Amino acid sequence: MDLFVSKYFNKIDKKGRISLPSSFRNVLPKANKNEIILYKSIKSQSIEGCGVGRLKEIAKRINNLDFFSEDYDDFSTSIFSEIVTTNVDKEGRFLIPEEFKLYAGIKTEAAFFGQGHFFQIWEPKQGLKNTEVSRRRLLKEKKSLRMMLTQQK
Amino acid sequence: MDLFVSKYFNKIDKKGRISLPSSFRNVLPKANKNEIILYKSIKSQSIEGCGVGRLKEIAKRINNLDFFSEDYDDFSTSIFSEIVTTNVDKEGRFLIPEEFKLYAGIKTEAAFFGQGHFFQIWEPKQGLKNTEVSRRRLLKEKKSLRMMLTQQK
DNA sequence: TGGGATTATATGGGCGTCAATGGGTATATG
DNA sequence: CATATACCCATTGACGCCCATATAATCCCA
Repeated sequence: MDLFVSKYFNKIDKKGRISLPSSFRNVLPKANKNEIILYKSIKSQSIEGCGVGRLKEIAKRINNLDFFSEDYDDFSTSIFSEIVTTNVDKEGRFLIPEEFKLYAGIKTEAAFFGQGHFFQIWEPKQGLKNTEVSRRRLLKEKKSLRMMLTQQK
Repeated sequence: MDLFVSKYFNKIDKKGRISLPSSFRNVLPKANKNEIILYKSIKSQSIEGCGVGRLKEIAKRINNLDFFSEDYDDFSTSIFSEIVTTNVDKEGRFLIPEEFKLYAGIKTEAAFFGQGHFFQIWEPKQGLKNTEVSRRRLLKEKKSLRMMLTQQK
């Protein structure tokens, strides 16, 4: 499986370390197994993360913008300066920057939610509530969810 | 990681030295690990910096502008003639020219903002304000930041 | 197939190393 | 000779690496 799926609830220890779920670690390419990027989610009070490979994609895209334009600076600033890279230690743990923990309201425990090509880190209760809200919205607004899930190709 | 990412706030000591963030030092090619170039940003009250290797890339971009346009001369003059090279000492510190500090309003502390292939040095408060403004401008526009972040290759 | 044995994962903690910062002194440069 | 800059050494706190353990998952063989 090369996608981030399922959800996990892990603890933050005294040193601020938290385990990246094993199944998430396995999604990272062997070459960059010990480095991930984190950034504050734009749409919610959560942290999003993924392997460094995605960052290089983004860099390429930004690089194609007109270098002397305002857009270039806006994207470049909003993305590169807001992203942090974090090292995953041999035991699979990493540090969440203090600023990010504040943003997401995370204290001693965090919830990892697989999102396919990336994952989200939530304060556990808020994360569960968000799942609930998302699902309800989906069921109400899109009757097609059922179809999508049951349809065969 | 071979990109300048994240942001850092470092102090300038009595001798005028300031540490280039460790992760930025690692982006510089091993061959020219102790030399960086600095120039005044043409778009903001900040200083931009990068490894000497990037000079070629800057030259190329300027070259792509219409040779007979005013822009060409302006950019060419504004950037090339204003570039200074600075040595990074064994502890990873360097000196910011007085004129540049004045330009950016930097006194005792400076903020480093990763911009992918280069970085910016700001007076801390102004840097944060700039990030805020950039982000707000992006969120308002149709070209969404989200697309940039989540789009797949 | 049951159940002990091996492996993996999440978590805890010691300790050495490195990054950021401060300061003394030699060296250079005009 | 005066000022600026490079080199060297020191300090502190953060972080990475190593080792340890408990629980859970997997395996393997009788």
